Amino acid sequence: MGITKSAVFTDEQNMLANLFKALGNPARLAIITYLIKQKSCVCGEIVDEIPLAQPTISQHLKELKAVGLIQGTVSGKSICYCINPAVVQLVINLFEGWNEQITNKCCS
Amino acid sequence: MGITKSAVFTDEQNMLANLFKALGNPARLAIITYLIKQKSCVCGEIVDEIPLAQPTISQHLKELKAVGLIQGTVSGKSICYCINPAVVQLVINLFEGWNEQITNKCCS
DNA sequence: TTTTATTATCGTAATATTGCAATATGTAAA
DNA sequence: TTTACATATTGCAATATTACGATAATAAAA
Repeated sequence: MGITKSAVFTDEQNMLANLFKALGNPARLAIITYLIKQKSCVCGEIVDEIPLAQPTISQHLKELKAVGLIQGTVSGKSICYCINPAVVQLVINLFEGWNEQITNKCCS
Repeated sequence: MGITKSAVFTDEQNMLANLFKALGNPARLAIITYLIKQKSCVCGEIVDEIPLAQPTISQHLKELKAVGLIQGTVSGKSICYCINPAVVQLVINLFEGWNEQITNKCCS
């Protein structure tokens, strides 16, 4: 169908799925990597860095913003984007939690 | 187009994107959560736990296996699936690395 | 106000994903 | 070997995603 049966899962599962779906694209990972590397807000420089058209980058930024991974603030003519550390911490906590529960007594 | 321009990104970016894409679905997150909760190998019980048809679950398991998130070994009539701790650790390392680089001097 | 620069939105084509019924395959017991 | 159970594969319909050209919106400078 192409449609995910979201109603069947918990809100948390759907939220996390949307977060990982946003990370599940090399262009968006490249954007995030670039934003982190710059250590300060950048804007249209992303379009020069990543070999995709401006509307495509803009759409990816919108999706990253929608799941809270990045924030954008207007700065003159351009817009300043940066990482939201809280979401990065959320993922760390999730995986650390998994890691603690994994006993791995099988499939070895 | 629906097609991701993989050729334009690094192998690592594409690999990580595929990993997160696999996590970017509530059914697959539910499967992983269940496998971790069980603390031991399970098999067709997943089909009883998650309200999706057996072929759908099977397909999701295949995708999780393809990115190395889970392993499956034959155990009599059924198949035993469990989490691959190495991949969980890989994600933790990635995000910890990001976390250390985030200075967050902007967008506040 | 007009121009210029920057980012967002719309519309659309190509492709990918999701889910399931039907069916095939594998595995062990009878 | 036949039967029964467990999982995988195939084929398909519905929907989602990706990318981009054209264009709109926004904001500062001329």
